[in-house]
Amino acid sequence: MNIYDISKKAGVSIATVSRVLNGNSYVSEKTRKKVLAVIEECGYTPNAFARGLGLNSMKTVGILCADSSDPFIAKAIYYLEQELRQNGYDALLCCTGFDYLEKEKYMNLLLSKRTDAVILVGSNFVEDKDNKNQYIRDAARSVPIIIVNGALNGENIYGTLCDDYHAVYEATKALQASGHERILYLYNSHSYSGSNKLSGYLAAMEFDQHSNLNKEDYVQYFYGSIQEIKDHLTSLKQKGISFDAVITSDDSLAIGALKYAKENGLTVPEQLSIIGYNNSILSQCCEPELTSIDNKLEAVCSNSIRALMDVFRGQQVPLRTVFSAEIIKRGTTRF
Amino acid sequence: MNIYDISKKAGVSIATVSRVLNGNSYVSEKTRKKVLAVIEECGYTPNAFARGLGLNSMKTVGILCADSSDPFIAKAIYYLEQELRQNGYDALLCCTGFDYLEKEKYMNLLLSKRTDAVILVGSNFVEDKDNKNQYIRDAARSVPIIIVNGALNGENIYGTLCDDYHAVYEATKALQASGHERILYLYNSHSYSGSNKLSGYLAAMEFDQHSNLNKEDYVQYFYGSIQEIKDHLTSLKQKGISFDAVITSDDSLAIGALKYAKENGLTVPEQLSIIGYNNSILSQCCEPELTSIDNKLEAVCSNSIRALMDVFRGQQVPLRTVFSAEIIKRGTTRF
DNA sequence: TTGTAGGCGTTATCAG
DNA sequence: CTGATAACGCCTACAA
Repeated sequence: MNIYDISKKAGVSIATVSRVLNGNSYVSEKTRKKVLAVIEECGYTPNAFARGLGLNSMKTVGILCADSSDPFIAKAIYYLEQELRQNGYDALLCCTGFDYLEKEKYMNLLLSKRTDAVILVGSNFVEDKDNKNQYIRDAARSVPIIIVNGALNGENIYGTLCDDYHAVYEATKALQASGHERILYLYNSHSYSGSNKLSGYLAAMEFDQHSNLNKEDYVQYFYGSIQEIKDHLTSLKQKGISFDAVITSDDSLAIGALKYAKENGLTVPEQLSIIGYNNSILSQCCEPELTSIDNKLEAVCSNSIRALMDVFRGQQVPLRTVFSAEIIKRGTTRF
Repeated sequence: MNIYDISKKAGVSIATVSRVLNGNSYVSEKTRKKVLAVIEECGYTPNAFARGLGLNSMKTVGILCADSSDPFIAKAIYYLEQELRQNGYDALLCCTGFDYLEKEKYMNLLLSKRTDAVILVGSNFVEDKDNKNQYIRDAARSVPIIIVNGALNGENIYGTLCDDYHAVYEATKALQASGHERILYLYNSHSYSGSNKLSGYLAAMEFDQHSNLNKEDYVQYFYGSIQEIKDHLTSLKQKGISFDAVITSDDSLAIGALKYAKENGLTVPEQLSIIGYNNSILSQCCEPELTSIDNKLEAVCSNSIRALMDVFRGQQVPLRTVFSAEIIKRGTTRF
């Protein structure tokens, strides 16, 4: 059942059927009704491939992420999909894992599928070493690239993100103001936002200035399961590194810290304060509930799609949009 | 840059280029190399739309779910996407929400995009009232329908799921064996698996037989946030409904029960046992960690895709595959 | 307001 | 082994 069949049954040309379908050109009310009746009767749906071939677009946007089951990423994907669909676009999902070469491979795969744009979710797509970002710039020459929660300089690359630096800076300062000195920073990603967060922490701690603390001790990179995070902190304690607060780059790390406190008989927040990041559902599952930094994911996603649609319309769009984060105070801190 | 350009540069016909591209028919090693060289040199990628039009497939599978940010669903989507991609298929994601009419609408949208199959994630796609499932059967006439964690009778509809009935039955029995009598069942979905779980509970409880318990009191449907779940349980307690254990149809409900215990000064598992469902990350975030029923999501997803690929190959595929669940014992029970 | 015809870029079927 | 050529189904000038 194609447009020819419909045109025959309705006694008009395929051009007229096409016009009715797309509602652009003028068609007399009478023929429009007849055509619609036939379409309805036959249950006809235009062939999306043929349309795609002609228009060189299937109104589809690729979403690239490392791991769509991570609660934060999952939430982002949900928001993005909703917004895209509201604008008549489909979402093609692609999980790359964390390997840089895989990311590049999947980016090319999406491009070969001729998506109208590619959205990178998570700042871990922007690598520290800039030559590893070249494939993104290359891709940007064929379609607009949207980065959710990150940014990268380059033409046709649009980033929306939170001011992570400032958020962590403020959080650290708030801990200090409430009497903490030995604040540990725990993170699991060398990404764009990862290094911003770290910088915020370092700026607030001023290790160089005075501090009797050893920077290397208090800046802890660790990637692993909740269990392993707990064990890692325990091993730090055993090494003699003492801390009265932990700031993390992700809620799951903070959960690990909470488990560490439980296991070592430390009361939270009295003996150990903990701050998570992302304000994900995890922050409400534990006891006490996590104080967490909310990086305004919904606003970021919504802005990302709005920007993309503006790009499609050929409007002027800022290459970078920054929201400010908010500290959501719950039970693991006492400020 | 299309196949004609390549054929010209290589001094062959487009048919030959196509053959090289698809590696099916025989091409002399010499011309193959020449063509490949030109393709490489030009960075040529075949147009997916044109190919889709010709083959009537873009090797894309639609994934329909209510809410992709739910941890359980998110995990499922992750597994599905991985498996699909390994088989050379893309995943088109579509979040419908819980309204039945929306589900139908999005199903049709996917069909109009000519996906090669549609995967329904979550048994909440199978409605109690069977006439509401008609749209799924209709869809199954054009593409194979795969149901993850659910099942529906009908041609070309393939379901993979866990034996939820048995899992809950066993869990309830285990609670009884460890001295519990007043076991509350808390659920939030009138879905296919939802009613199976409930049946398992009811069978184990045998309210009709003897029981001095009022079935209406102990079967609690409640949909809401963790906070609201907690409050709901508190209100039950205030109404005089007493319980020494809670089995839930979802980990988030179990988290709510745990919060209820904390708020009301009940020790877990001594004074209140709790069993969750799905064995999601949430079950490891709380303290004590949740005993939860693992419904073998990875196996279910993996089997679903294997089945789908078999369907594509025209092989005989069972309409329904049932795995058995496993109780993962953690800190909220004492058996 | 409507119809005709060419083009979109492949794949596949035939001849050679 | 290779080359013409006809689909595939739609959109869109251009003509009428």
